[in-house]
Amino acid sequence: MTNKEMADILFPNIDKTPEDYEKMYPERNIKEGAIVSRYAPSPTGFVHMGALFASFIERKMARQTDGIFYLRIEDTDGKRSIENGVSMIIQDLSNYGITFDEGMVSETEWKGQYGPYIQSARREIYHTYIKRLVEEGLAYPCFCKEEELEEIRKKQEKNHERIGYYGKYAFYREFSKEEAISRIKKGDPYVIRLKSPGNFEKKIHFKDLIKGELELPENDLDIVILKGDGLPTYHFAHAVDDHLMRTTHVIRGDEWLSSVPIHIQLFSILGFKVPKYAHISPLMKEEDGKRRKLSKRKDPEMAVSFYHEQGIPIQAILLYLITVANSNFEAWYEQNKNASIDDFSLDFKKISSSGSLFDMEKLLNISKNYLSRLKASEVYDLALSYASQYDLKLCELLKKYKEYAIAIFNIEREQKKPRKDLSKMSEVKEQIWYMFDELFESEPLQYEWGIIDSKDEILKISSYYFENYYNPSDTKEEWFSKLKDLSEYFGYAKEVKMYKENPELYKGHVGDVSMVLRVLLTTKSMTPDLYDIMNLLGKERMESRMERFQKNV
RNA sequence: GGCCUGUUGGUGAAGUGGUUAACACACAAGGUUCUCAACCUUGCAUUCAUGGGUUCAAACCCCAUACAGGCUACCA
Repeated sequence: MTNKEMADILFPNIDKTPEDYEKMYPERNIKEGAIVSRYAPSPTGFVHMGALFASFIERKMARQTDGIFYLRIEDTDGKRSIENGVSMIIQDLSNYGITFDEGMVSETEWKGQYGPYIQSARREIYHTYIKRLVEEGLAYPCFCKEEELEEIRKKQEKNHERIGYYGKYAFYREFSKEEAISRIKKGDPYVIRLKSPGNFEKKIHFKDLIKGELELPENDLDIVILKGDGLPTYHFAHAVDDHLMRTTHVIRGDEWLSSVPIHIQLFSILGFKVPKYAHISPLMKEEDGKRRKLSKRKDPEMAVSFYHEQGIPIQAILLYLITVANSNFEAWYEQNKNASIDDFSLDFKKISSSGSLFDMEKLLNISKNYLSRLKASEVYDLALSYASQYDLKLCELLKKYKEYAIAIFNIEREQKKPRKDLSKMSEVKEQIWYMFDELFESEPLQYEWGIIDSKDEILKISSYYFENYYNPSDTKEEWFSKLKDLSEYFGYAKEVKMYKENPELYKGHVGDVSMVLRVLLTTKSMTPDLYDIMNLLGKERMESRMERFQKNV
């Protein structure tokens, strides 16, 4: 029996040839240097930070070279796939502005000329290439059962030999074709293995765009390329798909690094041009003093939805990720404050070859700075969209008092050094609730008095202020100078300095007196600019807050 | 066990043979302000995992060791 005859028996329904597919999926018409990259996840659940990081880099590289970025779903392991897995990925990523030029757009549909973009729909293509390999005597059926493989492994362990299906252990490599066919006809389960031409003693050299020059042993394992269920393994699908989809750069996690010899071998056997590789180190997490790779199973808080629930702006997360990817971004951004991430040129060489700890502090700091640069109306939009999902009461208020809310967000904002006290939207309510009567009046109040905490003194100072000093049309300077006069009137120092120099002469200082008004009106000892708050509240509401204090405390 | 990768302050890191190891976060002290945040100033690795070697000279080159991570599946 010839190889050709065996191939026909193995794949009776395959009538296309590799050449047909080469024609169907021609070289892309893109400009020199353009990168074609892909994000190729398995549909196993939510997207987590590590995956977002990788897809962000993949997309950025394609974008900045006017290339193509596509989404390919790797669902060759049916056991791990979950329902709506594809939509979940698309949704999670689109929340972060990660969109695709080509690829899956729903569970079953795709856009682009190089599809299908889901591996379970590419069976025929894989079979065509494997059929050719069988014809050429480069692949063969293997009938090893799990137990037999286990036995081989044990024997190798005992003999201190390398583990794996290779050389003399590759029993079915030399199995007779006639016998193989008769077993297949009998219905025996089998897989197709590659007849590896590699020699483990020899080294291959290749250059990884991130890790640099590497030397790895050739692959001599007869790896499985087609599983018992008729679907290919990752390695084989990677070679066929990335070739036919004309991927120029395979950017992926570095858990694949040691498989590169297999992949290069596959590309060469199939007659494909080897793509460029860039292996990204994983984001790490520190736990019990040890660091480890972020894990989807162990770290559900690393789901990107977690950040959404906290109301950390998408832009802030992207700024953080690009900072982790290329640490020179920060300095560049400082110089180009109005530029966008798109204007920065990400460099493979500057991506760290060791894994970085995910740093929440740094993320929040970036977020805080980002938010401080926004206009009040932009902060309002973010807060509203957050509240609409996570705080309906606040959402209602923001909608009802839109202009007022924007004015609140504008306190100490449009100035050379804008206020920086907000790093995520989940903090908004805590920071502004007292500006809304609905919230102020509905809850029991906890006044955070300073050194002046006697009810008598508080009422004396505040009523005197409203009767004799308060004027809604005062400028900030006038307002403050009146506070100083008020302080003096009640025996408090006009200036903090004066008080510090001669504390025995005063009951306190102007700061203590302002504190009375601040706490009376807001209950809080720490607030943004009191002048702005008073202007926003207006005389009537301030008086009613004073009355409430008088009656209830 | 085998193969591979990584290791610079509390954190992210710059730096690849030549003066005091950038910068940012965090932290601390002082200043400033009506409070807070912010802001300003200053401090924060005599040393680049450890031990050897090469060199006039090493965080940078070489070797060994330790530790961490990955791969070694009909999982990706």
